[in-house]
Amino acid sequence: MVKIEDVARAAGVSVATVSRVLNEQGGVLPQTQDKVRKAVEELHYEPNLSARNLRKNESRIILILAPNFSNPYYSKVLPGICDVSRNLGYSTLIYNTYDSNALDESLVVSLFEKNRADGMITLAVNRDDRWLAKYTGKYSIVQCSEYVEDIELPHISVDNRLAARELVSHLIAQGHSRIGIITSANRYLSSTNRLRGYFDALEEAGLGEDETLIAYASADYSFVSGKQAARELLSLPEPPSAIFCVSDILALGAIAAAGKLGLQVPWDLSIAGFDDVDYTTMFHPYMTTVAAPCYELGRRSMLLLYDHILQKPGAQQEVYLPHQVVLRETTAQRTQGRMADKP
Amino acid sequence: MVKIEDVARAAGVSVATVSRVLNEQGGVLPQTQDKVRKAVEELHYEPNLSARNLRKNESRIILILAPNFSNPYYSKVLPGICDVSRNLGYSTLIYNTYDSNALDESLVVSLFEKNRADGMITLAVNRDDRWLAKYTGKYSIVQCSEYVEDIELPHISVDNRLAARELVSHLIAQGHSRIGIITSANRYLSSTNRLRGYFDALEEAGLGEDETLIAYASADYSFVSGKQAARELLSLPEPPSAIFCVSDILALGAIAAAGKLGLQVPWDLSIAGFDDVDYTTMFHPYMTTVAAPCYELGRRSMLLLYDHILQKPGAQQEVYLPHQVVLRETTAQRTQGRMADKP
DNA sequence: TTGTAGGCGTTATCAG
DNA sequence: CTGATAACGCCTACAA
Repeated sequence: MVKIEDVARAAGVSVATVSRVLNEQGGVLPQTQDKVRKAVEELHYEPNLSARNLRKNESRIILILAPNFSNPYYSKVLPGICDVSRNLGYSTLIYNTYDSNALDESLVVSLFEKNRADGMITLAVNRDDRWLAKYTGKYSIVQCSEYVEDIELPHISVDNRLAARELVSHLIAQGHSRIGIITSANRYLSSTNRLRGYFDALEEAGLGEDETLIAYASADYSFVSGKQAARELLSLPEPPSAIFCVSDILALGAIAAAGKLGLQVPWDLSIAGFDDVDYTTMFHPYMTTVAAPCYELGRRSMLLLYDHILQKPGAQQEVYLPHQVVLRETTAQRTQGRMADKP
Repeated sequence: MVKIEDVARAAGVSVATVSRVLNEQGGVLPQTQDKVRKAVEELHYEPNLSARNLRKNESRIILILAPNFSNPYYSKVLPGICDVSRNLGYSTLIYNTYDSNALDESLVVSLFEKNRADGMITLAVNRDDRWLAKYTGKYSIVQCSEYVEDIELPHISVDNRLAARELVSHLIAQGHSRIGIITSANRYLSSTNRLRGYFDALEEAGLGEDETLIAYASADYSFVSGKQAARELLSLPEPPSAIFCVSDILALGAIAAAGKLGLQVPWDLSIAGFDDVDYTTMFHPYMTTVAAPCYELGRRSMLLLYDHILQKPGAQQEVYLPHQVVLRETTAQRTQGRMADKP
């Protein structure tokens, strides 16, 4: 292992000078700098991070907490975080937080206390993970996509409530008055807010709520649970003519369920999803859904986290990025009799 | 920050003793151990990893190099790696290696030289990344799924060639004699080996090769490129009656292309994929494909890497895990006239 | 502008 | 069985 001392000797200067050049602190003669840089080059010197981090009391590592990366949503956010952190000179540590107990307090604390991480980005806190509030100001944390309401910890996401409201309003504008929702039995704020948005739209249109039109899928938005939930909704005495699903996978399941019941989407039933994952346009009918700027969400999270690590005074606390309602083929004007304008 | 010295003082012993207890080196009286552990508990002491790593000259970090996690295959391998590494006391650092230039030599070298990682698992080396051989014995590396042939670096994967051969043989057994293949214009050994397996099967059956039956999709196995490649194959004067795709997504694209041309799968055309990602059973027809034990691949990679880090004498170099050919609905007995036994 | 030296928090070696 | 102390490699006062 080549160390700073070797470089100093090779360049004919002191270790302090080498360090100064490496850390670009200035105050070193250009010609001295050249000597140093040449020596670094020749010896292939790389500073030992353990030593540097010990000395500077940092780790240059960012923690990413995510439940699983099978969910395409997370795998799209991830590159945004990674790209930025790399540019900023950070490495990204990944920790799985198995869906159930989204976040393990003791794990987080130990990682920070051990000096393993300078900051953390959570991709999936539950809305009741209020213990996070304890670490405000102590650890640098940014909540991405999911967050805990009313605690003083920065978060960045789309406005799920507004997006859901827009989407459902669109369904209403298409003539649907009995609109079902398939949400999830999880503890994510996004699910809650999408449900709230659904209610907002109904209320705005003067449509009454009907509890029977709310179905719950599994916590992990599984395809089969979406199918099951849709089946329940569709076997109601008075089934909905449109279903809003809080996730694309659920919507995919709903489409499958509809197909099995001989219903054609969108003519017999309109279905909308949320997230705009890749396979929304892999099969016809292409899916009407809401697109979130995933990469940007990741990118901005890391940028925001960096501001907090640096203790920048003006660092933001709440950031909402614009979403986009994408109208495609799974939703259509409500028809009276079935098969009305089917091709 | 509470440090080892604080614990020592609180417990009324020396730092050496605390260290011994923490590292379970033995040779400490049980009652002394108790005192130490109690102090650790009370003070919430967590050893500073930078200091420890500096001293022990390790990092307790494993590097994972992967092109992207949008690919469900990688996101399934990842948990296997993470679970094991966590149990072994390692953290996992994630590095994206943008598809094109799968691996950046200088990045890898710098990460190791900086002491940022004790080992590395590559999820996607190209078959011509021969420079990796230079670091045999120097860095601990395990190649997972993809690997470079004939270099002395451990790798673990399924036997892609054999799997492809089995799958294509099955198609032949179903009466297909003109079998197309959609492979990818990338530099992964798996693509090469799947193509080899395809040839093996043809040869075994005494079927001649026909270059026109080989189509190339994009390097990232994109859905649209699979569609495009299938279109080419199907517009041949003498189109194939079955198509083997080296990835499920490509197969999904092929199914879409067939549908657009009015061909029904599997009656007019059999299609097989590879990988068995989630959506192979999300839509009918369910896909015939090859399943790899992803989680196990990840798990074993980390275990193998650990053996190499520890310099275990008997550490394996080549590991092949059993695959499974999964016959489902996209393949069927070849029929003469179209629509023969369609329901 | 440059060099010297002390210390970051641990572990490990050596005495006792 | 326990304690004092010297590294580990780097950064940064402070001095020159």
